[in-house]
Amino acid sequence: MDKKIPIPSIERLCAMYNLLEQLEEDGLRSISSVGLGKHLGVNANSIRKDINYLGEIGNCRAGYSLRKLKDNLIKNLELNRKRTTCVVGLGRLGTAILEFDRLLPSGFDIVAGFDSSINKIETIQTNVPLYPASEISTVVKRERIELAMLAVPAHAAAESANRLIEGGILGIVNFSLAVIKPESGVYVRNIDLVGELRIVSVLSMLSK
Amino acid sequence: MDKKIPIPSIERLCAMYNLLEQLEEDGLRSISSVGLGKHLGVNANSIRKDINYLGEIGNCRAGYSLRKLKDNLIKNLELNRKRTTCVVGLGRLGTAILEFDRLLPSGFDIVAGFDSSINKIETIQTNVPLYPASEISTVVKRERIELAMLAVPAHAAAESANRLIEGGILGIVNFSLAVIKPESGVYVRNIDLVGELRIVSVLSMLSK
DNA sequence: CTTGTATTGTGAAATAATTAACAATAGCAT
DNA sequence: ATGCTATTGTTAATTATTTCACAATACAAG
Repeated sequence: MDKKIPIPSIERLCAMYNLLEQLEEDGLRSISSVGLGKHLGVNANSIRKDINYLGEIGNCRAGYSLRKLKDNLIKNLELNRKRTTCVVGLGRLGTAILEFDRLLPSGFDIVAGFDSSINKIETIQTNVPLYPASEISTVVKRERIELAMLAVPAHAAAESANRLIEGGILGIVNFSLAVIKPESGVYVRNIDLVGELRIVSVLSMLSK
Repeated sequence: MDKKIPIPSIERLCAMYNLLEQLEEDGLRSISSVGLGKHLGVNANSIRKDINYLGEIGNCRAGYSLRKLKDNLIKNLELNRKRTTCVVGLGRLGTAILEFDRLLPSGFDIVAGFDSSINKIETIQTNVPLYPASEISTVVKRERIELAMLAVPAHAAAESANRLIEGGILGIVNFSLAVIKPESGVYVRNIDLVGELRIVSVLSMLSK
């Protein structure tokens, strides 16, 4: 990773990876920056810029070879590296995540689930080992868990996050209401359905 | 809505709204831009700029009154307006959304669920009226549904989106793998767990 | 009443990201 | 072969966003 890749580019490149897998399934072998841009809703110039952060690979006439592009993405973003993950909070959403079958094929291995309710831990049927929330930091440390998906109620979010950080977590995808933004070098992506609905709602109003 | 509010500001303001509700619950009456910034992980200057898009309300010494600020947000972003919504795709995630109890209090009323499997439509227990996917556009039109949450498998996403657009949907929150970015004035927010994990993963690598 | 100070609102500066523009190039058609 | 054209890689221009900086202000304390 020679040059610093801007965060928006990283986001687009990650989205692009999904797209490439689909296009490959459809039997496509190559695609142009314009084609990619159409699919991703992004200007073709940006696409080319983004791809050039990975090192040059395009073909002046035929665009980008899907395979090469994908390999390059994998190499540069280390997308082949297996990641250990955990789910904190085993409500409706948490359990849906536990069973989500696209995680493992994408390299994200859920090695632990946590909940503050012992009852839940004992009754939920799953292959993933479950632990009480009090053990978050020890388990994260012991199993060297790298990423966490946080799906707890708002009031519990801050404490759960702190325990994860204590355990040395590298990144958190946060579905809970509370916004976590620690300065400890832990990367947090907040996903909030209500917030997203509001944003869509506001944007669709403004255009009227 | 006099001036054009930048999209990043709208995103922050929507996140802020959540925070304000929590802070009010905690009994707080007012807060400074620095305080808000700490909570939201954002520079205080940005916070002030964002709030100023709503019109001036701050107090030079005591910061912002939570109540006033919230009212202002509600007024400017029309957050009090009830929104009709629907869920397309009633798998694990879709049904979790159907039952998600924070939507209605936030003004998002789910008035329809769709799935291509008649079997699912007949067996799922819910108060929300369910319809086959083939009726998406007619139901969206008839019920004047404004926003959709799309939780279908990747291969079905494009078609579902088209039917929603046909029905006159204003915005879509898309949880499915496929990236939808139509030019039809429909706002789409893509939410992809695997993509978010990848982003977090990449960002946490880069910092090493 | 006056002074001190935390805090806002905002214009200007700096940074970041997107878009435009185009020469260089590699394949295709003839 | 030879020229034509789609497409890249990349520099420059534009636009957007964030950060800085500070005068204005409103409250608190004495």
